[in-house]
Amino acid sequence: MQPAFTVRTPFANLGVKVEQGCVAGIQAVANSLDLPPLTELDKKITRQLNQYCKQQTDCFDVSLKLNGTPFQKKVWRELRRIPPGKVTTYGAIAEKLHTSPRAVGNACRRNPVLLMVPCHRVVSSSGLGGFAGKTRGKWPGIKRKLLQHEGVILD
DNA sequence: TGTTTTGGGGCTG
DNA sequence: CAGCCCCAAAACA
Repeated sequence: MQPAFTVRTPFANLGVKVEQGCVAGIQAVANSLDLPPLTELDKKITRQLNQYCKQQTDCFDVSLKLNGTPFQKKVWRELRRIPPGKVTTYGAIAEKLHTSPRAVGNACRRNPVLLMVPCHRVVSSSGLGGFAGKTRGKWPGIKRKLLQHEGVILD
């Protein structure tokens, strides 16, 4: 089955199947595509992603070595403190870091690990906000589904 | 609904 | 280094 979209991680490309308004399952694209065999770390990530889909909670205990500017790392570190089921705004993050909402969105846009750095839990003050670098198209819809999966009530 | 301000990154020279 | 453009925002009229 073709995954609805691909989650980018430092370790592997993982397909995520989205159906009926929630994230229903994860499958490693490696099974169906020409990708190298999964390493132990890949399998661990896959297990944790599966667990996220079942339990709607974060189980990501891998240490991420993210490439980014010092500012981006500060923003990403702040994002990882947002628990599942909670959302915050670009403005609130900006206030904590003494910067501007615009700059926070810029750093979110460059987040390489969706889900593990939960940028989907940051919304605009006047709506959903963008996701995966896009403000239109399917990605904002996926953001919405991830939030619904975590039990967030959206207007 | 517009328009204006905004901070950081990436690019060019 | 400076100048310029791009943005997943926000405030305001």
